[in-house]
Amino acid sequence: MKSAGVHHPIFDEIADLARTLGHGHRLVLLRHIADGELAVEQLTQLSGIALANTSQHLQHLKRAGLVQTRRDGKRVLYRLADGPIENVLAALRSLANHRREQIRELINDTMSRPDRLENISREELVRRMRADEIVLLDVRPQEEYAAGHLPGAINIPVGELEERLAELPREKVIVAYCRGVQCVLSADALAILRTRGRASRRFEGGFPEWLASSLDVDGMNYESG
Amino acid sequence: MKSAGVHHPIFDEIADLARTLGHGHRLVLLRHIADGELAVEQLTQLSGIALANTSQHLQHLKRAGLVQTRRDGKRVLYRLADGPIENVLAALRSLANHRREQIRELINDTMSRPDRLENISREELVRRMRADEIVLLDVRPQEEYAAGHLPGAINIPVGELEERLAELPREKVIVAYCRGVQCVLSADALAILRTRGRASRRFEGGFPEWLASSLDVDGMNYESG
DNA sequence: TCATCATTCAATGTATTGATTGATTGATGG
DNA sequence: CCATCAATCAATCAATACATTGAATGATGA
Repeated sequence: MKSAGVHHPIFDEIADLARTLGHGHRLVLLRHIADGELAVEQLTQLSGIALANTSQHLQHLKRAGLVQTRRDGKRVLYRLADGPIENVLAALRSLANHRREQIRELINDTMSRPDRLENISREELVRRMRADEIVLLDVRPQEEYAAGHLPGAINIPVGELEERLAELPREKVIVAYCRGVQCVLSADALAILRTRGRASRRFEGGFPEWLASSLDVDGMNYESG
Repeated sequence: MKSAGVHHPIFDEIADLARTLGHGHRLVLLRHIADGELAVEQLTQLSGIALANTSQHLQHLKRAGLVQTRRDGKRVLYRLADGPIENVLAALRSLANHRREQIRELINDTMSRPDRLENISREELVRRMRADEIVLLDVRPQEEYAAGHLPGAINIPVGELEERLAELPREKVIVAYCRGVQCVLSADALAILRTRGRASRRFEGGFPEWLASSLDVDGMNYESG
């Protein structure tokens, strides 16, 4: 049942508590109980869990000291027990949300890399720039931008992106670029832009690739062509 | 793996997190990791958990997003992940302590007061046993029970009490006894019985006192009048 | 006391989890 | 490249947890 290690038994007690919270049904039941005393059948209705199953989970919670009961006629009413139970639930919820956020960002990162949904080719970039469908965003530091950049690009260093978001037109797709394939600035920029609901893509090659494949850096060749 | 209820999936995510914390070994590992980056083998030494087992629990923690790793030469170093992890641990610890306190108070009550609410005198014991109002519970180990016990007593060692609770009739008051005044077995038993809502008292003298004041140990003298 | 309702218990089958063992991978230094 | 060390993987077995079913309990009101 429990690990018989050399450690303080409090760890096993905490583990028991945590395991009691380790089932969706019990969390749902706790949530409802936290709103006020409820009978078993009400809980089955609120939760959609089968009656006997609900009862068993409730007993589990009771054994763990998380809920208490009293009888009212034929009914047995469940209520939260004393103690910082809601603190634990809140802490867990907060941690779960944090984790959610991180996973979402991870997905954004991985998608933004080789994926053509995230990445935009040089050809498509030129074509759509001509059609005025996109706005080019240079997220490198100001000095690097000043030293040379893609024609038509706006410069907002990635660190300032959050507060200067308003400078980007909402009706166009934003294409971010930075120093090249191994540079993560534009990936970071995408993560920010997407959490703000902006349609955005990445020119993975960055300024170096552009430079390598075109001599017409300052001439805005796609605007005039 | 997960309950497919009608409820918000966040409940299952929280449940997964809680289950990850629901093992003493993982809590011990987390505790050590919280103090700083550690390699797997160091953790096995600190925790006393077998190597492969440690590794598996660490992977579990990693899957759950509670720890992160980096390689340093041959070693893999584990560290706490971002997020309010320590909050959760603190909240759990606090709740466990709260629960502990309550149980301890229960035990203290029974021990500090030779209270007639908790303790039952030999006279009352005999009288109510005759009236069939109570059931006698011997919570000592089986061998000691076999070597002699109070007439009519049921033997359930305190360690087995939780799971064998069903053997005790609900309609009678349970009177637990053990080795005597300085023995805490019956006090522990009372704590268990009362958290389960069983009416229960303690025959503080235990078997020794009974033996000292009666020669009729096996003759069920109070049943025969 | 009997019928009824709400809840719990008991029993069963199935799925998950955890510990252990031995093999495998990955990085290092000779 | 090989031997070595750290860590992980893979496979197995035992233990536990869960859902479901049908029976038992306990309180109520006729």
